[in-house]
Amino acid sequence: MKSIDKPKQFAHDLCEWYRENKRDLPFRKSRDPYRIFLSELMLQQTQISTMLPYYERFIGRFPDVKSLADASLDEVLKYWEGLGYYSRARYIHESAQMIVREFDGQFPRELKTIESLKGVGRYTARAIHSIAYDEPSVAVDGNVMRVMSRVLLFDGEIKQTKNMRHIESILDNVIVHERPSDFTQALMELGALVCKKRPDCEVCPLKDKCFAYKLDKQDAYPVVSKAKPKTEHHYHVFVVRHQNRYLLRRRPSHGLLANMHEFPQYESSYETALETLQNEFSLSIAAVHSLGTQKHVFSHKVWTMQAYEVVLKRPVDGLVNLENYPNAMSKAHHKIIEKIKEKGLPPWNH
DNA sequence: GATCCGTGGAG
DNA sequence: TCTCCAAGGAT
Repeated sequence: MKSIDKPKQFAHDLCEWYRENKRDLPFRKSRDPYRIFLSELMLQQTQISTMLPYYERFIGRFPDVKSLADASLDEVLKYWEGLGYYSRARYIHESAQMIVREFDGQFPRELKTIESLKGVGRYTARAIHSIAYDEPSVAVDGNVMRVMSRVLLFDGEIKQTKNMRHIESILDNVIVHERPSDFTQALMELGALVCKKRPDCEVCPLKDKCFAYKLDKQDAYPVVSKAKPKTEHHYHVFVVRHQNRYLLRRRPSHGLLANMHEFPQYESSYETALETLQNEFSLSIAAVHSLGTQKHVFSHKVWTMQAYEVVLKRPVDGLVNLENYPNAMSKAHHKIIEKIKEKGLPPWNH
């Protein structure tokens, strides 16, 4: 592994490139720590292009800590619907309430206090600390690890905590030569725009300092461990309806898709599943029709869902309209709704 | 430290 | 179609 010869030069070249090439992004318009916080939570394991429309809508409805703290979790989740990793929505909601309750609505300024917020780990705390307050805290994410593993020919697996700490400690002596807010964003912006999986080395401001470029070994870096195979799950999903109203339930508050709403589904055999459904909701079933099969892939598992329309003889409590449904549902079950529309079930039976 | 936790896009 | 990945954190 190599080292950075001239830290001051390195920081300067990097940040000059950033100032000239940075994208005009909505969360770069202000230094409001709340907005930086929200953008960082939304950007965890998420690309900017995916997150942008969510950010704009979210800020429109929850422009400050107080408005977010006062909202219901279900409404916050609705604004997060489709973005994934839904525990993040719960965390920002909890954090907003914590800030109102414990810090008089004032976003914390000390690094340790920022990291005590829900959903905020070492990276996010340091990103907020440097970007919003211009404090020299190095924030190491996947971009930074990709860039630095190439620059330094670093052979460690970039997702390992000890390796991220190592890169962080190296950059501690570099960030002090620049405006920390620029430095943190510059490293990530370079990773996003130039030092990508397939890097555009010819336009890189660090190419004369990058050992991977000098030795033409960009493709060997970063070192990443192979992903483990996804587990497969088979569900029977029941689209229970009476006329144009449907039966939905809320998922548990922990685990996969926590607090999201869904059609009842069971991993057991069809017969057992239907019986469980009937008992759980005290249903009087008039007819059952197949709606076909739908697949959905998560980061770590695959669902195969066999969907059925279950027509009730008489309504039960809690049936809802699917149009303008106010609670959040997963992408998997939005695919079920699409099947309902395709089949022309009410209220789409024209 | 290993595992769990979503989704959409690139190649 | 399939694999990999994209500004990680909690448990």
